[in-house]
Amino acid sequence: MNAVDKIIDKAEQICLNRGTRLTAKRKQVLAGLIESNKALSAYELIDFCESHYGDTFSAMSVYRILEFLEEEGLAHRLNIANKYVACAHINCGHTHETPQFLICRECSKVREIRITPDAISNLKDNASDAGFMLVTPQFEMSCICKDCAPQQPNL
Amino acid sequence: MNAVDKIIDKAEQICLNRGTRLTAKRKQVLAGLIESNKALSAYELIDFCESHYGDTFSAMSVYRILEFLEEEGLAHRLNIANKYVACAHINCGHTHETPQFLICRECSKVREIRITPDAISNLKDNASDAGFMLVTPQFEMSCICKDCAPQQPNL
DNA sequence: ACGCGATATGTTATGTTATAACATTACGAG
DNA sequence: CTCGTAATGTTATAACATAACATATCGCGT
Repeated sequence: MNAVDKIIDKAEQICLNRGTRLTAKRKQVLAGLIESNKALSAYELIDFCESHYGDTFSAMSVYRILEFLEEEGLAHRLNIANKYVACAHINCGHTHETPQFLICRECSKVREIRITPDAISNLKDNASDAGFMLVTPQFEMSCICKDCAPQQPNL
Repeated sequence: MNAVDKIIDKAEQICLNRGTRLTAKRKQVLAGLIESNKALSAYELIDFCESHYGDTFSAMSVYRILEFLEEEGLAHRLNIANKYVACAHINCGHTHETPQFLICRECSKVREIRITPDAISNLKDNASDAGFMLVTPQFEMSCICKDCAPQQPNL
C-alpha cells in the first residue's frame, strides 16, 4: 500500500468516526489533491481527476466535495489563491490548530506550518485593539519556494 | 473642501510627483472607495460610482483603474475577500510599510493597521525555515468588527 | 428482502470575478 | 498642430462559484 492510499485510509477512518462517508468520488478528489502535491483550483482538480482516474467530475460535484472535505478537516481552501489543498496532517495525530499556509505564487506548492500560540495571541490582541475580533481560521502568505527562487533573481 | 476632496487632492499630488495622472475617472473610482468607507468588489464599486457620480463605468475600466491605483499605492486589493479598499494612509505622511488588514466578514469594513517589525521578521523566519521566501505585500485577516459582533452572539 | 428517508451525485442554468484583444479618444511634448 | 503615448471604450470570453431541482445510492427498520 502506497503513501497516498495510507492517507486515504486514514481519512476514511476519520470520516467513519465522525459518522460521515468518504465515498468513491470523495476519495478520488482527495487523492487528486494529495497526488498533485500542490494547490489546485477546482477546475484544475477536475482535469487532474479526469485524466488520472478516468471518471467524469462536474464542477458542481467537485465544489460540493471540496466543501465536504473542508468540513471534515481533510482539505483547506486557500483564499488568497482561490485554490484548494489537501490537509498536510491527515496522517499525523496532532489536533488541527490554526494553520499557516506558505503558498508559492509560482508553482502553487504549499507548506502548512503551525503558527506559534504567541504569534496568534499577538495578532488577536492587535486586532482587538482596533475593535476587530479575529475569526480567520487560518493565515495565508504568498511566498516563493526554494525551487522557484532561482528564476526570481531580483528577490 | 471636505475630507474626501482633501484626500483626492493629496492623491493627485502623489501622482504628479510620480509622473502619473489621476484622471477624472480615476478620481471618481478612488472617491468611491473612500466614500463607501468599506471594501467593495469591482462590480459593487461600479454600482456605487454610477449612482453617486452619474457616469458610466465599464468593468474593464474599473479593473484597469484599480490596477493603476494599486500601483500608485492609493488602493489595495484584499485577496481573501476579492474586494478593493482605499489606502488608509493617503493623507498621513508615513511611508507605507507592510500593512495588515482586518476585514469584517459581515460588513466589509476594513482597518488597515501596521504590523510590528518584530512580527514580520518572526513570520519571515518561520517561512524561511520551511524553505519559502515571504513575498506577500500585506497580511489579511478575516474578522468581525465591533458593530457586527452583537449579531454574532456565539463568537 | 423491501421500502423509506436521508445522503450523495447529476444536470442545467446562472451569478460573480477577472482578463484578453483590439478600437477610439484625449493629452502633452516638440 | 501633429505625432506618439496613455487612457478609455467595446466586445468577447475565461475563470471561479452557487442555485435549484432531478435522480441515484445507501443503510436502517421492519
